[in-house]
Amino acid sequence: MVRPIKKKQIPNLQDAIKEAAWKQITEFGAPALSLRAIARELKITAPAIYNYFPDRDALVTALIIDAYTSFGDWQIEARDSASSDDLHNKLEAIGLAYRNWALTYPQRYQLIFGTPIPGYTAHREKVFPSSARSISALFNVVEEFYAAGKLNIDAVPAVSETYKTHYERWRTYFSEINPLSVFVAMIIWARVHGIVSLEIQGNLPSFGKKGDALYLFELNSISRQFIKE
Amino acid sequence: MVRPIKKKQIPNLQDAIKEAAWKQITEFGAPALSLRAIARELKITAPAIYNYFPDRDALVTALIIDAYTSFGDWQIEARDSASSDDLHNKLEAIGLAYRNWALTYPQRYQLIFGTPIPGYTAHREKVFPSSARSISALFNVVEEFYAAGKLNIDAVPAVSETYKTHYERWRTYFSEINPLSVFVAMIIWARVHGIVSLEIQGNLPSFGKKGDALYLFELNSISRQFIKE
DNA sequence: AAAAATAAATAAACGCTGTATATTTACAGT
DNA sequence: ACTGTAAATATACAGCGTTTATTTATTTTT
Repeated sequence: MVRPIKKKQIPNLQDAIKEAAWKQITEFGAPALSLRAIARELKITAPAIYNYFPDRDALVTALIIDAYTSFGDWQIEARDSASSDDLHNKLEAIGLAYRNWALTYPQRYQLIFGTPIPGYTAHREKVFPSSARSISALFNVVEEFYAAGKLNIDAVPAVSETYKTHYERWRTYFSEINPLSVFVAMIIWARVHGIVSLEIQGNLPSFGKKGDALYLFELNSISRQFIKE
Repeated sequence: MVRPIKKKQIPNLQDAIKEAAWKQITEFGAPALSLRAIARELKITAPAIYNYFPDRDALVTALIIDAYTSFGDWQIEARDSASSDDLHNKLEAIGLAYRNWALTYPQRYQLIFGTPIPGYTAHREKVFPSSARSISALFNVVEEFYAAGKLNIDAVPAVSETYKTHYERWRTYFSEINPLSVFVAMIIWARVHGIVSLEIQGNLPSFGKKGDALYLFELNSISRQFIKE
């Protein structure tokens, strides 16, 4: 057999490859990802994959983009589910969604925020849009607080030059956003990320989805420190 | 040639293997670590390594323990360098040491807090002592604040049961420590870790060792929130 | 409808990896 | 000097990502 007839082929092989990849990652962890194993599962040969992805890194990049998109969906859904005039509620919803997504899809989380694939080197330019979109929900809400004059920026320092060039890239993906809002949003992001990444990696005890005292405390701390009244 | 005579052998081959491994990790990144490449560098054959490490994971575990030890050295040195009655100074020194170590040895940092080695599965029991030691400096200082009645624990919630069993393991490595101190220390740790891990992974702009506005702001936030007067 | 072009798959092979097994030999203890 | 042990090599295996050449199903052109 050299090439199966169309009826026996898998339609949308590109998607099938990604699905098989996710299945492997979920089951055996990201580092176990193997093109040959994917091929075995789909009953094709390994080089056939190269018709759809130029190399393994391209496949991983596609997976990372999918993960960011999934993450962004949760973030944006959290932002939009809360009524638009209750900013506090929105901020908390986004915070909770961050951890819930990470606990629901720990492998996707690791794929994004860890570096669990053997020789993979990130293709930042390709990933950037989905990445920027996923953080946009948080940035938007912080900016809304700022616009409403409710953002406490008394102690927030001026933005340095290197920093400015970095966030300029982001600005094209969000509506207009104030440098001070960026600073606060990044602090929030870092705090939330700090707990969740320690928790996912097993350095913190897992409280489960409901027993999240430490996390809730931090969300509360964020509100008290950065939101007026 | 089957076995070189002793004069031509490398003394302390075990250490030489680890050194070569670190050299590779520093140069090409952790995922590129290869037993065969180490063997080539040391001009021995790959199976010879198995006389010193039962498998590759054992070598990685040894490297992780070394990394934790190095990290712990910096932490403890920071704790002890500040005069013992200036607790604020001690806390800040530990915080700065955390980031400085990470920026000095990004590969070691990734080895500990990322999961960058292909199929490596952590040997937690073996790593635990060096890991616990490295965090002990922070825990100690927080506990000192508590003992001096200067720890602000008003808003800190009661410790849950799952949490208690976890920190009981740590207690054997520190002197007596209060549950509330543990909670605060973990918050501090998570905050510091959040920024540094984003920074190391390139998700935050690198400010360099001096331009660390965001980090200094967080250290300041920690002091204001948790330290009285 | 036949022929040519294209695209998608296989087959085979290369060099790399970690690791197991058997073999050799330098060295230590008696 | 002999023997036993420990540390190295030699060889081999299976798996990996990837490259090249080949085959063939499908599409396009004549």
